[in-house]
Amino acid sequence: MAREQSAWYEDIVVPALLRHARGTYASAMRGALDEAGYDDIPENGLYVIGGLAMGAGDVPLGRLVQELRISKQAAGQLVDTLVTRGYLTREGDPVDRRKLVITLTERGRDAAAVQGAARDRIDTDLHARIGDSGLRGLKRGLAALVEIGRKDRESA
Amino acid sequence: MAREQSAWYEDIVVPALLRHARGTYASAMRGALDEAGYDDIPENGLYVIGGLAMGAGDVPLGRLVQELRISKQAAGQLVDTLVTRGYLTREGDPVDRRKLVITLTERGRDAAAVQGAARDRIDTDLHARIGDSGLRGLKRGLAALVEIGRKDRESA
DNA sequence: GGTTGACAGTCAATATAGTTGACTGTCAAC
DNA sequence: GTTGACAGTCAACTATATTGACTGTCAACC
Repeated sequence: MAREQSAWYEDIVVPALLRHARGTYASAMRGALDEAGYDDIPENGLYVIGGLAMGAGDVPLGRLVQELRISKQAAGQLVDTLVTRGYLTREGDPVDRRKLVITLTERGRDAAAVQGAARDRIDTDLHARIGDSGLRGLKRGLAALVEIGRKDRESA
Repeated sequence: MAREQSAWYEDIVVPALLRHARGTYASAMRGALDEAGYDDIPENGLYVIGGLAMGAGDVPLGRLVQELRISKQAAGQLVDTLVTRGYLTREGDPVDRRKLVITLTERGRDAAAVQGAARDRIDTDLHARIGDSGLRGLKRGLAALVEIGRKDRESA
């Protein structure tokens, strides 16, 4: 299975590929949400809603800070706008009254479904192109990069 | 080679992995640049400088628009600040006087080298973890995603 | 049982990027 | 020559993030 000539992407550095790959998902999700009328979700809101939809349910605000790597003020603001726009509720945690817990509203769950469907469409398309093993390889490579990032952060 | 238990990343959606993987490169490059005194490069500037460094030399402003997927005004502004801060020069193209051509300055090339070294460090680390074939698989998967994005854009 | 330090989040001010809309100058094609 | 498409700029605005200073809550210890 020798390559006759090198593939178009061989000479593109990984971060550039990552950037564009992410763009594929982002614009598919954004497009689907826009069409469905959910056109007021800020960039990072996609990850909040997406994460909340699969995640273990309710989540304290502080986790967003970790996860999104933004300041807690930015996280607070982000949640604020998502609450204002009807995607989330924000309530005090009865156990630890310092904490806030955010939960998807009906509208939030709807949006998450639309977004998930768009993501699935890309995933399916991707699967059709590179198959099971390709998909596993991709995820494994990405996971390795995530681990490198974790390690770097610890040693910093 | 059966998996005894599923890997930690199995249940994470691809876009989230992409986000974090990109973060690994971004913070490594950012950190290296900061240390070397190049601490005034805006986010997208990394791609401009990086791209210019490998690319076929000088590049018209319009390519940035395509490449970065930002408005031409934003591209102009970005180049502006990079020129102001000494990383780029911006000159009129003598052939087509509508066009501007941007070029790395000495400082720009230095920064690109630092950034490239940081990227290489990650690449090497990655290679140590997943090997040649893993790397090829990763790039192939990412390239497939990029192609899906292209296709989507055409049909839109 | 009251102080102390760490933690979770807010408020206010500001900075940074990006957007849109209207415009100028240049080219190419007829 | 006009006409239309293209490359980029100017100006005003919006969205999103940051920093620094603060409040309230918890836990741990004397």
